[in-house]
Order: sequence, then C-alpha cells, then structure tokens
Amino acid sequence: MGQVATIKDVAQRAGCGVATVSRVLNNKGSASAKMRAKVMTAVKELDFHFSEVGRSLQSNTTRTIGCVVPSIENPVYADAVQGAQEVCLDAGYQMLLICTNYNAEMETHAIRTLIAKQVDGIILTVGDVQNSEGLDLIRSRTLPHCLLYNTAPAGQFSWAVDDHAAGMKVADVFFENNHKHTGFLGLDFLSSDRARQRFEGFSQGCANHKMTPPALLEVGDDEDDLTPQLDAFLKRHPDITGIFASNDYRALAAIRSARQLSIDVPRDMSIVGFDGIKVGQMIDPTLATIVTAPRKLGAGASQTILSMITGSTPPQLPLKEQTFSFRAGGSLMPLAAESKDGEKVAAFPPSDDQTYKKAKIQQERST
Amino acid sequence: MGQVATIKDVAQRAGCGVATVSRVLNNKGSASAKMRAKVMTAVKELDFHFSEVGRSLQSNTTRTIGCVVPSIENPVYADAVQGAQEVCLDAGYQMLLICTNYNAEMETHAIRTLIAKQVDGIILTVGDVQNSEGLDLIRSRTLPHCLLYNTAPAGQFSWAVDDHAAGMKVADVFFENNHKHTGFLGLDFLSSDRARQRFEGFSQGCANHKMTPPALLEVGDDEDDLTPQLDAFLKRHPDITGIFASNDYRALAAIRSARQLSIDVPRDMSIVGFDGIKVGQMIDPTLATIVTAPRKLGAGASQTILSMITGSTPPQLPLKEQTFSFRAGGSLMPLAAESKDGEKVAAFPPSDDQTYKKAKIQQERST
DNA sequence: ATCATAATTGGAAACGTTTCCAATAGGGGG
DNA sequence: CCCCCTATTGGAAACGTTTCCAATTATGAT
Repeated sequence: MGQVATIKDVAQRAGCGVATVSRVLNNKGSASAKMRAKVMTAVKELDFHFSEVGRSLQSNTTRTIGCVVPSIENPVYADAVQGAQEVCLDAGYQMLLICTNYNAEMETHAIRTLIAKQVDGIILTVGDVQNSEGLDLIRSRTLPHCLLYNTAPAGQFSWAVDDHAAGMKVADVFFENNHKHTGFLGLDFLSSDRARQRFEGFSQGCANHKMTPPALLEVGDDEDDLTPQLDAFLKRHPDITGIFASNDYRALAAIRSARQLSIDVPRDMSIVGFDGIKVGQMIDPTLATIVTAPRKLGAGASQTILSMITGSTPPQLPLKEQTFSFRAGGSLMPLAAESKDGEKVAAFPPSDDQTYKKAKIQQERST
Repeated sequence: MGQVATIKDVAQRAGCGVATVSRVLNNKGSASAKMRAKVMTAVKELDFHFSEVGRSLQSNTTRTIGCVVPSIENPVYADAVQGAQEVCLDAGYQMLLICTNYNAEMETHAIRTLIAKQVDGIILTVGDVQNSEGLDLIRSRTLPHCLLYNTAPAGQFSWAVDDHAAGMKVADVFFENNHKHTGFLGLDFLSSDRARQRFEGFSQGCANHKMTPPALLEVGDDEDDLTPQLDAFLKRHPDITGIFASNDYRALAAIRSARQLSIDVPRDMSIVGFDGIKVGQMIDPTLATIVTAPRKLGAGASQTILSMITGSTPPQLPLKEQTFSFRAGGSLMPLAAESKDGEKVAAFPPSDDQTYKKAKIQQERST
C-alpha cells in the first residue's frame, strides 16, 4: 500500500496551505490562476484523490445510502436493488447492501450496522411493517428512509406493489374467464405480509364476484416437490379449475407438478403467477401473471431518499393501480360455461401463445 | 437528526476522559469496575454508538469491501453477490455494491469510486481482464482484490468457472449422445471474455472428437425474438442437431423459437444451456445445462479478500474441473445412430425427466 | 509507615478534510 | 505617492475516534 498522498502532501508540493488546495479542488472560494495551476500539477504528480473518510467526518455526510432486502436471489429484489443502485450512483451516492435472508434478527442487525456506518438514508424491505425493531430505530433518529415492497403506514414513503389490489385483479381475471372455484398457493403464508395481502385481496375479489372462497394451499418449503401436496389438495377440492400462485416460481412449480399428475395446463387447470419474471414469457405455456416493475420501484425509492436528503420535493408515488398489471399467458384459458350464458367465456383476450390456440376448450377433470 | 451522542458526551456524563470510554467500550487496556459501570450507564442513557466514520479515519480501515459486477439482473451475479455479501457480513464487513451494466467506462468509474471510499478490498468482475483500466488502478495501489467470473492471469486470485473446460465438456456430452453437427448460440460474442472461452472450449472439444466445427449464431440483443435468426441459421446449417447456448436464458429462448418453427426439442433438436439457473428444472422439458455454483464463487471471493486483509492464508481456489458440472435434462437426447454402431447412443444416462422417456428416439429434420 | 510496583486514568496528538477568520498582497482611484 | 477596498492566502479549529504517554492512585510487601 504505497502511502497514499493526502491534501497536506499536495499543499507542500504546491507550496501553499491545505486550505488553498481544498478551495482549488472544490472550486469553492477564490484562488489565483497560478496557484490553481500549481495545485493541479501537484495533484497530477502525486495522483492525489480525496479521502472520502476525511470528508465524511468533516461534513457529517457519507454519500452512501443503505439498502436492506430479504434476498437478491429473488429476481424481484435483485432488479429493485439494481434500479435503486443506478439512481444513487447517478446522484453521486453509493449503495451499501445487506440481505437479511428473511430473518428478523438479521434485519435489525443490518439496520443497526447501517446506522453505525452513518449512511445518509436507508431503503428497506422489512418482514413486518407493524412490528419492526429496525424500523423503530430508524424512526427514532429521523434518518431519511423509504420502504420498498412494504405497504406503508399512513404518512410514510413506500414504493410497493399494491398486493391487495393485485390479488383482487386476479380474482377478476378468473371470474372473467369463468373460473368459479379457485385455490391460492402460498409459502410461509403467515410470515409474509405480501403473500397475505395477495391472498386477502384475492379472497375479497372472489367474494365480490360471489365465487367460492379460494382454498388455501400452504406449502412448506420452496425446494420441496409440490406434487404430493398438490395432489392431496386437488383431491380435497376437486372443483378447483384455477390456481393463483403467490409468485411466479411457485406457479411454474405448480405447472410442473400438475403435469406430473397428468393435469394439463391450461386445459384442465389454469394457473396465474405473480411478479412477471422474464422466464415467464420464455417458456411454454407462457405464464399468465401479475407483472410488476421492480426496477422502477427501486429507482423510485432512491429518488425519494435523495429528495429527502437534499430537501427537494419527493417524486410522486405511483398510483396504487399503476404498480402492477395483468399479463395474459398460455397458462390461463377460459373455462367452458356449464350453465352460464357463455358470453363471458371469451371475455378475456387470448394470449398470442400457440398452445393456447391449439388447446381444446374443454375441461376434463371437474364433475 | 437528534444530535447523536459522541464519545465526548459519554465521557462527560460518566465523569471521565474520552480515553477511558474508548478503553471500556473496546475492552482494551485496563479500567476499574466502577468506571466501567459508570461508562456503561452513560452509554445506555445516551444510546451511544460509535461513529464508524471517526473510527475509519483513525484506523485507516473502513471494514467495507467493494463489489463490482456487470448486473445483478443476471441471477448468476446476483447469487454470487449474495454469497459474497453473507461472508463479508459474518466477518463484520459491509459490502458496497456497484453494477456496471457491462460498460467499461462505468467499470473504471466504479473502481475509482470504491478506491476513493477507501474500501479495504474489492471483489470484481471486469469485462476484459487483459485490458481493464480499473484493474490497473487497483494493482497500482496494491489494494486487496479478487476477481470473480474472470479467468485470472497467472498469480492472481480469481473465483471463476472454467469456461473453456465447461465448453469442452458440452462437446463431450454432444459426442456421447451422437450429435456430430452442432451450433453455438451467443450474444455480443466478442465483447465477452466468458462467452468466447465457452465457444473456444466447445470448438476444441468438437475438434478432439473429430466433429464438425460448431457453427456460430451470434444474436444481436437479448430482447430480440430469436425465431427469424434461428430459422435462417438452421437453413444455412441443416445438419445441426445440437445447439449449445451461451447461457440458460438463451437456451430457453432457443427452445421457444424452435417450437415456433415446429422443431421439437429434444426430438428434432437438442439444446444445452449454461449456468444452471433454477427455473431450468421447473420447466418442461427440463434444461440440460452446465451448472455452476455462483454463491460458492462469491463466498470464496470474499474469503480470499478477507484473508488478504487479515494476512491469513487464503482459501484454496477450487480446482478448475470442480467449478462446474453437467446436468442432464429433457432438452437433450441421444441422436439415433445412422451409420455408427449405435453403442454410444445410450452412453449418456437419461435424466429423470418424463418427456425424455416418452420422446421417440428418432430424428426427423435431418437428411 | 514506607516504598516499589502495578493498575488506572486523562491529556493530547493524530487521522484527512472543510471552513472560519485574520492577514497579506494587489489594484485602482484620488 | 498614498490609501482603501477587494482578492487571495494560510493558520487553526472542528468533526469522532484511538492510542501514546505521563501522571495519579491503588496494591502489596517489607
């Protein structure tokens, strides 16, 4: 580590005081042309760069913002983090990232760490907004912060998908496609704010349409093979023709398990996912899903934080209805009407997926 | 920002000097029991926490390590970053993350930024190891660093997949499955070290087996629809029965495009991917691919960095052959022998994928 | 009680920066 | 030629910590 040059070295070499060097380099205050030149050559010769640590101490600012998310192995968070990071970088801020692995203790520890590091702001996704030790810590020191993927308590900033509304939207879609008996596939249901809200919205949507309340299939672990659980579930609820999975991976797993049970998707069973990961469109059948814009959310959260720091007016939060949209896909098709007038069957525009067109509009397993 | 307490406030409240507070809190040097107690209560009362900035200035250490990767939208990097981050965190270090978006300028800028922030070490993936301005900067200041996903020049630390060997392995697999005419599907081929090495290894493997040199299909952009390009490519090279895609997404895109061209995978065309992303196993057909262990690579890179910082002996780099393995999948099946003795047809163990078993061992498109 | 030694304590310097303020130099008008 | 005003300059303090060192206090043995 070849002793890095400090501002003192520059001053000495340029034959001036450190104050002058500082002024020249920051273009702040006055300096004569000769001094300016001398300083610049000294800087070049020594390859001087400011120590951000020194600056931070003096300015009480680190130009760093912290980011706490459960896991970037989940592409939703990965994309959001990337979006946030880019905006920070453009504004001259850097991002300190900590993943909590969905662990509340880690979450608190992460936030403590970020506070100790004196980040200028924090973007975070917590497990439970109502009851987060870390969030309390942040609030008690009025550190600029912005939630991400958490529905915000009143008066708080948050960039999040409106999970409840999205769940309702899925119910609408099933209804429009004539599915009356549905299921909800979720993992670790009670520990996740988000899955719960999706389910509640979905349930309410079903109720609005006077559909059967959705049956709940709660799976144990993401790595498990869904097949036996799905089998048992469908035996218990033989009427089900549509499943809403709490995320796209679960939806894909469901499709795969269904296939192993010789249940054709979408002919025998329609499946809708959540998130809109890009593989959803690369596979066959394509996945009908709620698509979200993680990058935008992350970028928005950064903008909010930055505006809090600079004191400018924060960007408009997106309207709740704009945080998601439904994307049609081959995994969902209308159910042939039984005793209905059938007009609703075609209400939902078919996707451009081949499989969809080829599939016979018929439903075998029910009855 | 309710004026955070400093060590001076604590000292004042405890009725002692700052040196004593420091000693007590760091368990370094001696302190009487009463003093210890007084300090502790003062700390509690003031909710004092050290300023890491102050410490950093004094210790010339930030307990932060920088991480530069192209993009965490690519799950390979996302997983690697997460692995690296976890190891750092366990060791009491934090991670500053910068994504370069595959942009060389950004890369240099990112590294400059990290140096200015005085990170204690850098984990990085560069576009071109031979010619990276940022890497030179790092080297010139002998800052601990470790490459990730770059094949290291002699004497350098790097945690990376041996792309060349992996490419050869794919050639072996095609050969064992009786495919003699193959293609390689890559994007932005020349700009990526990694894709190039995969191709070169693949070519060499094909040569070793006296197979036709692989035809090269270079696609323009990841978002493009592959179908027309694939169509033209296959018209130009009608003999091809196997395609090696430079990553799993491209492999999935190829499968989809093939299907749109009424080419059945794997019956008419076998496809092998690269990376081993998890959806590869959730779809149908499952994807035959080279699987890698991004988390492990990231974790290893962190361990290497940490050992460089502490001066302990660095962890053993993985043997080149251990950095990847081939995973069978439904997208690859043996090609029926034409004039061969056919013994090789079954040489490759079938995957446990249903499709694989059901598919007729026959090849339609060729001849 | 006395002394030598060990334990405890606090003052001050140092880390690299910015910025206040006083001092100096330079320039223009009389 | 002198004076005043402005532009330029550098010294020093401050930011929060650790650590060296000297000073003080406690301990134990005689």
